[in-house]
Amino acid sequence: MKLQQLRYIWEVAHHDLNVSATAQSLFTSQPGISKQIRLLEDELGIEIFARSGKHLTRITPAGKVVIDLAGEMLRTADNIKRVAQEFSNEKRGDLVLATTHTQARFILPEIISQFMDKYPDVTLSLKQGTPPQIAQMVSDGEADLAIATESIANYNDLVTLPCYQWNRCILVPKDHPLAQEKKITLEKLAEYPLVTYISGFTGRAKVDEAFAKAELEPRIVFTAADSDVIKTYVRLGVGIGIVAHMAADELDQDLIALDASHLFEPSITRLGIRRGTFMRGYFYDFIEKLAAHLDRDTLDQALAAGSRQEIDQMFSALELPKR
Amino acid sequence: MKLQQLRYIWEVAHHDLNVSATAQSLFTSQPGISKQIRLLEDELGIEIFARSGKHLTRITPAGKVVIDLAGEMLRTADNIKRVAQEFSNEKRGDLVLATTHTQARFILPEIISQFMDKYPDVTLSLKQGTPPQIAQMVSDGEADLAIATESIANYNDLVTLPCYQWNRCILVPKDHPLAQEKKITLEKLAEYPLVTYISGFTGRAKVDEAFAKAELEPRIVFTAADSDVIKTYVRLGVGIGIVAHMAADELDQDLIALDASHLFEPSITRLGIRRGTFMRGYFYDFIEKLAAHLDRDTLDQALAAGSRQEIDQMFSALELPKR
DNA sequence: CTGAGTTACGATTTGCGTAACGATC
DNA sequence: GATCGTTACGCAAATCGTAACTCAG
Repeated sequence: MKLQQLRYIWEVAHHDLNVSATAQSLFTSQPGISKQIRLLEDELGIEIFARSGKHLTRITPAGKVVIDLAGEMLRTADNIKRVAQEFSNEKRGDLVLATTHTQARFILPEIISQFMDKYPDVTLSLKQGTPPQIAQMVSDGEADLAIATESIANYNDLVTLPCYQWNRCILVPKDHPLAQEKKITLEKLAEYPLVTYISGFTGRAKVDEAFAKAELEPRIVFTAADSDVIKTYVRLGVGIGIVAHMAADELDQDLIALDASHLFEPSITRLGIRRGTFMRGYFYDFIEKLAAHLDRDTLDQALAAGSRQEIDQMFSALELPKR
Repeated sequence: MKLQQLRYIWEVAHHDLNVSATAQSLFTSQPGISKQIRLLEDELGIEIFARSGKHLTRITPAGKVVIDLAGEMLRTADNIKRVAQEFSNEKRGDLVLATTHTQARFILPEIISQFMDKYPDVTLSLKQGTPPQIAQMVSDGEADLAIATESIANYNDLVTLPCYQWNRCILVPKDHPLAQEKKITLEKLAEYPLVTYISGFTGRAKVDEAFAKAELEPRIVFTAADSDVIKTYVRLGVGIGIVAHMAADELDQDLIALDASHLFEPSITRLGIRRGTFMRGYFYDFIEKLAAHLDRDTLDQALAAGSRQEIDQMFSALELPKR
């Protein structure tokens, strides 16, 4: 059993059982992978992949378990590399963030810029995706930290920690009748065509909840994953926008932002870390910049905790910062 | 990074940093190991072992962490092999027990004999040691199951489960005055020279406790790890024996066994399993023969549990079988 | 016929063992 | 001076890439 064979089966399993595509992504030859998989299967005495003729069609039950364990080993191997790098040069390394557009665009720039000043030798990369994709990336070890607002809490190999809370504002063109309103209500909003996030993104669920609770049926005429796109369509006059508050702090001279935090429940942005990840020193530093209450001790405690309950309890008394 | 390199550093660390001895135990050449370790250190960019001239003197802090992670990977590799074997032939494989003399001699024979009848193709091996050694073996993955009475509960990577309770009896020569006593008391016992287990073995602690509680100071003139040795010295007239009840059920025509369960707290024999061990089907079978209440579901539940409290709670209401 | 995996084969690299060397206790 | 690790060297095996082959849709 070679580490590389384990890498091959894991990668093939994560490339739709397509060996050629896997070979490309690993910059190696397809027959090499094919052969090593065969050798591993022979050594273990089981089939990991079921084949119909010459195509890999599915993963066998035994293969499923073996691939999961192989993934565990590969992530531990990554941890070894990180430990080594931490001891050889604590200022040099990589940090891979997985996050959504809203965080990447409105929250992270400031934090990342500070971080890069302090750690010029850390290669920082940003992977963007939907919240479930983000959670998957961190769970698979393809990213180190997940930062997102929704539905990254359902992976039980991730520890998720609350970072900050935020609410929404309403974006209207300057000359829109709502721009004169003293206090917006949900009823008022429901009268106009709306533009907001697609579901599963940036706290969209809380928006739907609020309307449902008030027994209103808003006309959502356009949705996007991305605050910038939403703004564009608001400018076009397609409808009025409901966006995260932090998305409106830029100079939008032709748009007016009206606070809407009295209309919706606040959303909480969370940080996700895979259990058992070796934490580089600068990981702690980055996280503390993101959310000051997540200092090193608190993080270590949370990462050591067994259950979600324990973690939730740690932060139950805490008033999260508002963004 | 190769799996074999990780095996080498782990083994060297567990052979007192003696590379030659490690090479012997792995049936390979000493320069081979030496070179691979160097290659790994070069690749990782750290020293794993500190050297004074050409001797390995100690493990560096980075090395400590790396070796621990390497151990994790090696055990996961073992799990993969076990999974494969389970799927390819559920009746064939290995089972390594780590236990003490008392269990091996008086409890396990019956169980093992039944087990071997049912699983003739499982290679069973028995490793004997002191309770801490036993715990270490299972913790290191050198044995699958630990069976012992004392102090295997302090390793937090082991799950320990109560199997059965037992108490002691007094062994005296046929013609000894105590042989006529209706009911033995601690005071009576304290009048005679005693022969029993060395501390740390087979519930010796409970014996000491009972005397201490009664404020008696027994004269323990001889101790052994092993009931058979104790019996021999009782026969010699060195003193009277206090042994586990199950050690006295054989035909000892020249000795008389007097029940002593009213004098001492019962001891509990426990099973220890490393967390994250892949359990072969026959593991469950063996364990159920050892302690009927530890069926597959109960075991899975206990192995999944996070804390010792949870496990203790699972068995708090249970009346353990007596041996 | 195209897209995919397997087989065949040769070049390079890697791993291992023996033997000689160097250092430590 | 005995023990132990490192260096040097050569053989054997494994790995990888190219090219030719073959099977499924």
